[in-house]
Amino acid sequence: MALSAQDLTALAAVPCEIKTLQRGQYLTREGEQASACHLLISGFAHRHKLTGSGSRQILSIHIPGDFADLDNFLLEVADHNVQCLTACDLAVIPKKALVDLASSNPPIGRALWLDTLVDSSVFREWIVNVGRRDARARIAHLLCELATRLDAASGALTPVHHFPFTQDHIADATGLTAVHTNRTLQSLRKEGLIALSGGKLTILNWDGLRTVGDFSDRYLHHAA
Amino acid sequence: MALSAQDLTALAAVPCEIKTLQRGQYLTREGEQASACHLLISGFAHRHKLTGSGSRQILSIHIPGDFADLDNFLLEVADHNVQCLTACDLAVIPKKALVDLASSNPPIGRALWLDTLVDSSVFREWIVNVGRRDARARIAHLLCELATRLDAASGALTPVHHFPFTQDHIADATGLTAVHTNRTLQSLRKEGLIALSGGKLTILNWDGLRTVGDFSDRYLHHAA
DNA sequence: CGGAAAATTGAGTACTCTCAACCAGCGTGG
DNA sequence: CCACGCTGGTTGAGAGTACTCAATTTTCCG
Repeated sequence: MALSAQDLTALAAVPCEIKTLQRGQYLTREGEQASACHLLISGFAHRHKLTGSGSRQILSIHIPGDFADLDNFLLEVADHNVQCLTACDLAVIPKKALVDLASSNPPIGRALWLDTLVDSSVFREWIVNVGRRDARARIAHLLCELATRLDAASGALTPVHHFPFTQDHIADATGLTAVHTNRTLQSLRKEGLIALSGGKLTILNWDGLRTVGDFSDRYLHHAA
Repeated sequence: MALSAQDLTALAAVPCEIKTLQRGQYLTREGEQASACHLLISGFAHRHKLTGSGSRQILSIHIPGDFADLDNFLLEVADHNVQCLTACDLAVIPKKALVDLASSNPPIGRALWLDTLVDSSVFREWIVNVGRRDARARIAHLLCELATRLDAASGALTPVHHFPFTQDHIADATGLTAVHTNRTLQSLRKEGLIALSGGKLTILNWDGLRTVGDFSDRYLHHAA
């Protein structure tokens, strides 16, 4: 979203603290009250919830440049966990500073709101993904989404991506078991759609993967 | 969220048109640009998406008092459909009027933003529901959510609810087939948890249903 | 009363899960 | 330097939940 130079200056003036967290550390825990929001500078994070029976569902994955928990901004009590997937550098912005900024500067307020609305759109697509696609399509769709977002963030279009996710992560993001995720990934590899190992994802056949995953990037609302 | 009397007056002054739509009519279609947002005065609506293979996933259900498509406010192109589930009376509010109001009156802007954030929280819970719960739990959870929201909207606590959903709707909201939904509903009835017929849902054993559905109302962010 | 929509039932199928074992890579420490 | 242990990935076999297809009954309305 286009902001004026003046707005950008105001944004840069927000008081924030830079913090580094290790893999596995939490930004937010379900049930707690957050006093700050976190902007990911480097590293990956994810949101998740645990069910009563103890299984985990990953709700979203965040890459550098994303706000990882902007909901905390207005919601009193966090309804989900936010956890670092790798070591992360974060800008920690006090809620109050954001509230003031959004009130005093409507364009920035709208930009922040828009960011949460795009998150919301991604949540909706994930409901479709786990609700109505089979295992192959779910995983293919997830990979397409991540590749598209990483490309958009970096400004480059490359088939190779840094990919620090375990098969457990993929399983919990797609509502599958780790075992079935493993088998499904093998089938995607066997068909020459992807290469995935050693923390690197290579998309060998973009059109093929997109077709398998029933992927369209409209829901990402990129070219606003 | 508490708004001052002054704010409420400003809200009431928003230019809007009252419209009635019939069951099955669309408020918004995926891919289209919306020029207005809709507040549900009476009737039920739902959001949904269709996959490439033609199956439908319902993303949320809206009851009187809800904004059915507040995302359209800032997003250019709709990423999902919004459809009436019953005949509906709606307040149609032009996007521009909302933008102006939100900019000129920060408390109202925050209230609207908060509304979209709560929607977002519900989407997250639905991801968990379709991703990590079995058929019984999914349906029980959905029924708990609807009952809780209907009670909150009406201010009453009753076990009996107007329930205009078909089993197809329940199936598409939970990521199941209609046949399996039918069998699962029968099992919930057989255990004395619910009674459901003729457009009426009665919750016979609230604690039991909540336990089966792994339901907690935190994600609804009701008692703000 | 007739017709359409919704709900129900049956039988067979298949996708995904569970449980359990095993392998590979890698950092740590003896 | 190599053994050890941990994490993450892979494989196998069997079970089960949910799906498909198709027919039938019930309910809802005009």
